[in-house]
Amino acid sequence: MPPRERILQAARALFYARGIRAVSVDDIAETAQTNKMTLYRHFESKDLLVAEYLRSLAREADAIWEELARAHPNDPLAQLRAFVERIAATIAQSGDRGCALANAAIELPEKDHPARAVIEEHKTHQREQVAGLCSAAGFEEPERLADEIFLLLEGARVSIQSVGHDAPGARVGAMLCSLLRSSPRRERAQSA
Amino acid sequence: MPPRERILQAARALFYARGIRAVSVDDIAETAQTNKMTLYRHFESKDLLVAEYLRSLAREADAIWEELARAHPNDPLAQLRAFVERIAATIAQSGDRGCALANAAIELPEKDHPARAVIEEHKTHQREQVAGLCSAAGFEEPERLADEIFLLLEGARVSIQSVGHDAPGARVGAMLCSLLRSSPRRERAQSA
DNA sequence: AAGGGGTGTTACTTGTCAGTAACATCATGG
DNA sequence: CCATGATGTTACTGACAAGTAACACCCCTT
Repeated sequence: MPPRERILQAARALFYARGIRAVSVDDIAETAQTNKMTLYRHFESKDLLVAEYLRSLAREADAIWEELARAHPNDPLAQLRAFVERIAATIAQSGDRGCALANAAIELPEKDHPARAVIEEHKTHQREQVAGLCSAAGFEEPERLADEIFLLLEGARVSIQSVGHDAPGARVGAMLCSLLRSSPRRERAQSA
Repeated sequence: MPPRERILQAARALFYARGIRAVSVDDIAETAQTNKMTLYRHFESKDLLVAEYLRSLAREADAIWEELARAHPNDPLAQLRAFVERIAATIAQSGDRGCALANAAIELPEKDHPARAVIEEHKTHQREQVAGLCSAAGFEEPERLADEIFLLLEGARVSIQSVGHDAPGARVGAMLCSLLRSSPRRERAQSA
C-alpha cells in the first residue's frame, strides 16, 4: 500500500477515534508507518489533510447510495429502509463515535476552514438523497419526512456520545421503521 | 463582579464560540480581565475549569424546568410545549452553536475526562425530565415520545453546525409541535 | 551504470500552551 | 496602622506541535 493511502487510513482511524485537534501529524505519520516529511509531500498542511480525510468519507458514503440502488432496483422504499437500517446498525455498535463529518463540524467552527465546505456539501447532499427517495417512494410529505429522518439520525449519532449507547440512540432504528410504516403515502405507489 | 465569576463568564463565551480545545487559559484570563495566576487560584486545571463551565450550564438548564413549572402549574403539556418552543427558538437564531454539552462530548472523547460525568448526568436528566412530562401529560407512549423529542432536538442542534441554519434544524419547532399534537393520549387527561 | 523520483532520517525553527515560582500591590478589617 | 489574604505581574519551565531543510537511501527505468 502506497504511503499516501496509508496516511489517509491512519488519519481516518486517529481523527475519528480521538478527535481532530487531539491528533498530531506525527501521530498519523507513525501510525501510517512513515514520517512527517512524506506526509507533507502528499498533503500541503494538516488542515488540507483533514479536508481530504472528510472527502474520502463522503465519497464512501456516496457509494452506499449506488450500492443500495443496485440492491433494490426501482424500489425506493426498500432503498430507504435499507439505508436507515444500515445507519441504525452502525449507531448501535458500541465504540461508535457518531458521524465523523458532524464531529468535525463541531471541532472546526472557523468559517474558512477547508473542511467546512466538504462537510456542508456532503450533509446537504445526504439530506437530498433521503428526500429524493422519500419522494420516489410516494410519501405525501417527502420533504418533511426527510427532515425528520435526517434529524433523528443526526440526533442519535450525537447523543450516543453524550449519554452512551443504552440511551435513545439505540432505539432510533425501531423509531425510524415505525415512522416509515406509519407515514401516509400517495395512492398509486409504484410496484417493484 | 469577583474574578472567579468573570472567569467562568469568559470561559462560557470562549469555549462555546470557538470550542474548548481552541481556547487557551490565557485567552480566558484576558477576556475575564484578569490573569492566568488568578485563574489557577480558582481552578485546579483547565480540565476542571471545563467541567465547572459545563456544570454551570447544566445548573442553568435545570432552573428552566422549575421556571416552566411555575409558568404553567399543573399543566405538563403546556410545560412540554413551552420547553420545546424555547429550545427551537434558540436553535433558529443564527450564530447558535448548538448544545455546549453535546459539543464538549465530541471534543473530549477521553473516558476519564472530568467533564464527561457532568455531560452524561445532565443529558440523562434532561431526557428524564422530558419523559416525566410526557407521562404526566398523558401521552400513551411517553418513553418513546420522549426519545423522539430528545433525538429531534439533539439532531437539530448538531445539524445547524454542519448544514447551516436554513436546513432541517430550522424546522424542528414545527415538527415538534405537530408531533405533540398528533401523538395519542390516554383518555382522562388531567385538567389544568 | 547512471540518473531520477519517491522515500526515510535527523535535526531544526518557531510558536503555543499548561502550569508554576517569586514577588509586588492593594484592600480590608482588627 | 498594620497584618492578612486576595489579586496582579513578570518570567520561567517543560512539553508538544506544525512545518521545513538537508542529506542519505533505494528502487526502477533507460
